[in-house]
Amino acid sequence: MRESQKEIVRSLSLFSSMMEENLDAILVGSFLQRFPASVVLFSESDPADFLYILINGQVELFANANNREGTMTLIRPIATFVLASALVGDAYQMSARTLESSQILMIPAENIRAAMRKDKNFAQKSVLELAACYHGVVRAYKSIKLRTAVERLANYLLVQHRRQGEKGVITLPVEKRILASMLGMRPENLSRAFATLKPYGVAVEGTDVRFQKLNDLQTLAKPLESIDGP
Amino acid sequence: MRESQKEIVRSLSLFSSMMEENLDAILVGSFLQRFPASVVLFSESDPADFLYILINGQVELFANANNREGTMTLIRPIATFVLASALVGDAYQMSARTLESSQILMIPAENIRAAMRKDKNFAQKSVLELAACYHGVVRAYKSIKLRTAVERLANYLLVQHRRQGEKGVITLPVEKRILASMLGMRPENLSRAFATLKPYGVAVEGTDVRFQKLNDLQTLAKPLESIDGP
DNA sequence: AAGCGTACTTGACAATTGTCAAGTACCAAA
DNA sequence: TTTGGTACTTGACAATTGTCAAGTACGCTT
Repeated sequence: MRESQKEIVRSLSLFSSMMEENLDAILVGSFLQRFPASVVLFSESDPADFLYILINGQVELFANANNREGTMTLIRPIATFVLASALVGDAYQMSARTLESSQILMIPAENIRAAMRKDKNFAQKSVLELAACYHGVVRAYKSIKLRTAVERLANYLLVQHRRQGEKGVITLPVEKRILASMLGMRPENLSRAFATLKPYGVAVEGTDVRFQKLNDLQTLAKPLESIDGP
Repeated sequence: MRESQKEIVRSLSLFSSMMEENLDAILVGSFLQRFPASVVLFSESDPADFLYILINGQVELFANANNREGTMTLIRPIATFVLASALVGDAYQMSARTLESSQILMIPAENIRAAMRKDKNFAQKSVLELAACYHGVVRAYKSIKLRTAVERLANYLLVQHRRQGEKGVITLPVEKRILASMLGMRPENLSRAFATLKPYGVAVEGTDVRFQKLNDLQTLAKPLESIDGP
């Protein structure tokens, strides 16, 4: 484990205030690996042997049932994923695949559990991190239960617009087929949803989306802090 | 706080191994209250001042958006709810109302946060409890994203059948309009979904549901351990 | 026991979303 | 630059789900 990698891990709030020796202990047996795009890292119901940290690239967490597949969430650097499964020590709840070539740090889940037992501060940080994860899924769950496909797209666009600096234009961070799956619809439906938003000033140009009537879009989207954040 | 109430709290795994003095400290300022049916306990975005423990009765956690309302989950005794919000100390993510007359223990959230800071064991238990909550929402999220309404109902019925002892008949634990909302559909649609399941041996008699062709129902439902449990 | 309110059911219809098929656009490798 | 594969879009249609309206059933109060 190189020093620069340790610094990256430390940049995550989960590990930020961990004592040096405990962090070293966690990283024993960890390894950094580069995966090409479209590689399945693990499948749901596999035993959760590792906590993952995405250093760069992009990862999709997805699930299958009844010959259907759906994107649960996207992971962007730098972030951990499958923390809950690693902490509990049972099976993964979702499958994961790289969407691009990605560098990923894999930490033995047993190290994480040992740290939780030994390091009071880490246990507290884990509580906060898990609560944040929980919050995130609840938001996604509300969104799909209470909004139509067009509303979900409109709110997604507004969130991206805020995240990308309110420039009146955004670049979609993923392929539209993945975005469709994330928003709980088919690619064909996403195309139509974009068409529906055209009268609200939404202009799609490849992976860029331009906003010409933000007020109208917001009126349609009716964003809520409890779902879309502050 | 009466001794018998303390025993009830101790029966929850979250508090089971807590030292007596810490448990006493948590219960300072707590109070047990009986609410009639259909009372809103709190609304989403209210500051999370309490951790709730349902002693008896039944509670619905729900959310609103765009003039729509949806049941997120049901709480049955004895169980805590809104642990994540209480631990983090921000706003509730969902609203709560009683479905029946219910006895509820309310513990100041600040006590919970203090315990997490002071009591290493409690922090660990909180991690496990939060992970379980997370797991639960992920399951619900998968279910609504990957299954049709009929499939969700079929799997719900099979889960209830298992929980109620595989007797070939179950009693629905909630009104059908609540069940419909929980499964992400309208009451009219739930009626039709039950009708769709009739050829699969599902006979509805008021709040009872009888199963005459369990194999056929299972073939339709295609239950998955990762969604419906073991 | 009667009456009332609410839940539930059913039918007809509308809106939304999914499926299939065909064609276009785009990127990457040869 | 050409070529091939994949993503994307569009149209026509099917399936699912939601809405509205009416009627039935059920439980609770009087």
